[in-house]
Amino acid sequence: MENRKENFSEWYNEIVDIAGLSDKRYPIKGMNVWMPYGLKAMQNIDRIIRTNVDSRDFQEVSFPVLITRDQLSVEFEHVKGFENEVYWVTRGGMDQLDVEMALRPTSEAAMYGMFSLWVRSHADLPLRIYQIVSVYRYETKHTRTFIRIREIHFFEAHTAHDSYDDAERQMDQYREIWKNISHELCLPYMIDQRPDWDKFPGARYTLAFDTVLPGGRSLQIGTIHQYGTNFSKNYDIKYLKDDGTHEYVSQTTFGLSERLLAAVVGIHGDDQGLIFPPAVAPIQAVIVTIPSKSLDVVPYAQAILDELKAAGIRASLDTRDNYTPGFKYNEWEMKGVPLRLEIGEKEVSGNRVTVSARTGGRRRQIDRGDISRSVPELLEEVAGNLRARADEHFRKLSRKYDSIEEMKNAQGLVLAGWCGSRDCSDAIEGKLELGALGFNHGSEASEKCVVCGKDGKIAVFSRSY
RNA sequence: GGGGCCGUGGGGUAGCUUGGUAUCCUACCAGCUUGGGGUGUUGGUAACUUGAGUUCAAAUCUCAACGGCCCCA
Repeated sequence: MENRKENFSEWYNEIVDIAGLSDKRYPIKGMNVWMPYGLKAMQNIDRIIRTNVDSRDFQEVSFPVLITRDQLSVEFEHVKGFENEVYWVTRGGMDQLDVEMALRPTSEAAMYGMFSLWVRSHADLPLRIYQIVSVYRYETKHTRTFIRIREIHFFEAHTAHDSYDDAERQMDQYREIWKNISHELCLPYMIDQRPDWDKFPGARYTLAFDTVLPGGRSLQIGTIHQYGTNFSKNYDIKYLKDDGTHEYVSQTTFGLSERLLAAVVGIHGDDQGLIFPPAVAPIQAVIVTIPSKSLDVVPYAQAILDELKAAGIRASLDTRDNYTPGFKYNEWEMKGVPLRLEIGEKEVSGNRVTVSARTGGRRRQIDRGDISRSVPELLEEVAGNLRARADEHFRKLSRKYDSIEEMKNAQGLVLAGWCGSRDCSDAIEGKLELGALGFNHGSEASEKCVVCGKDGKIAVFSRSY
């Protein structure tokens, strides 16, 4: 196992492979195979997302993967923003297609023509829908599993509102939803408003959720966009007001992706391998039996497995007899299972189990009768430990600096005063190879720009993925 | 976009300079052994990216394609 801190990039590739998350040997660059264990983890993340948006009146939909050239040909900066990374379908069988079709790089162009049919009057608003689908982007840069890929497992929520103010309230709600999701994933983050030149193409503004991986590079793990009427004017999405006139809707979107899994892997893992937050873990508790010559411990272990499952725990029993217990301990630790229950002769005769938490600490003895009460508590404890560790790490890697000089050897998310001009961010990028993530959301205090000295605010700079 | 390096069993590698039987680790399969922190042992399966060229003979030399990695814009 590679050392996570010293060589994060290699550690990451290795753990993705040996933990069975994804197989990158598929012959197309940037298109990897989801392996069962990795897919389970991603589906658990998806479920957390669904639960959070379903409870706020979002409806799940599924749009076609293909978009016609016409849908994309709307003369609009949104389309320009993606034109270099669109895959095109140009033939059907042997026939050249009259109308070429694109694989969606995101679904605005697919959805908004339908929105203009669906939205008739203010009674149809607000409209809140989402889908979890694959989107396709022809990335020319170095691809990385779950981080930069060409087929992206993508969550996208789209809303339409009868006023800009209502769309702004939606933006606030997104931040609430995201707070819940990130809590479950035990991920620390900050919110940054992307500079105009780096916002989502077509948006009025973009707020991004940024975190930082152990290598010191930042990772954008979510974005919310305020479109205002930029899209509705181009896709003709209007509603009838009660005074009889028509008005363009204001729109927002919220995007998340498999980068969430990348963040979970990168931020929580250690030199032993993965550590899954309990909410994400495909297996929350694994029971390892220690064979004994004098009695068969499996029936006892099996009964406990059944009890855990009945209590709603994702539990698993490992009775393989061609591996030693020590080997299994290491293997399940590598796979990031939060809790391990050891059951051998001593546990059976003592009517208890031995429990070991992936986040460390002494092994504990739990009475048989307390298991279905204790295990959920211990899982919550693991989640708490992960949050505390991740938060501490995040604090260390998100420091404020007062001058270019100080920023020279800075790691992670670099906070510094900035006037907002492109010239000054280009200067920082040129000297320090740190790109501007934008003004830090919620840091309103005025601060002098570290480049030109003019009035500005706290902004965030980093090397990013 | 420009430049450089590299493609050897499932994964990681040696061999390439000087052309001739392909090395080791790991994983995998079968057996025995072992079992409270990566057991040991015996046997086995399994590879030179693709195409063209040079040659009696190519993993090795040449060219191209495809794929991977790194640096610079």
